[in-house]
Amino acid sequence: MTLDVAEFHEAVYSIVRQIPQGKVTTYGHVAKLIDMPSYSRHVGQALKYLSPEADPPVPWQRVVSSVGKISSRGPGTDGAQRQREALEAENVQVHVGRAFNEFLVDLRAYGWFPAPGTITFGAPQ
DNA sequence: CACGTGACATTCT
DNA sequence: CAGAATGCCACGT
Repeated sequence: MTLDVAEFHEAVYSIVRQIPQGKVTTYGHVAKLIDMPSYSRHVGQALKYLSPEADPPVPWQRVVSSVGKISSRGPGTDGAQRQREALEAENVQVHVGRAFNEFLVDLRAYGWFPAPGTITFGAPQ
C-alpha cells in the first residue's frame, strides 16, 4: 500500500479522531495502525502541520511519545503546557518529570493500543 | 546534491 | 532506570 503525503495526513487525522476521550496513544502506534511502522516521526509532522481550525477537530493532545512523555517542542513554546492542560481536562493524570517542563502520562493506565486492522481510517485498505 | 533536523522508536550500556 | 547509539524518512537549507 502506498500513501502519498496528503493521504498519510488524512489517515493520521482519521485515527487520532478515534482515540477515546481520556485515553492516549503513541506516535509509533499510530504509524503501525496505518501499516507504516517506521513513519513515527511523520505522524508528529502531520500533527504539527495540522491547522487548529480542522473540522472535525483532531484531539492531538492524545498522542504522546512511546515512553508516555509529552514532547516539549523546544523551550519557550507553550505547546507542552497546553497539551498537559488539555489532558488533565479529560481526567488524564499527568506527572511532572525532573525538568518542570517535562510531562509524563502513565501508558499502562491510559494507553489505547488497538491491534492494527481492527480499526479503519479514511484511506482505502 | 550533501547535510542537518525533527511533536520518534528500539536496542544496547 | 537513565543515556547513548542506531535506524528511520520527508523537508528545508
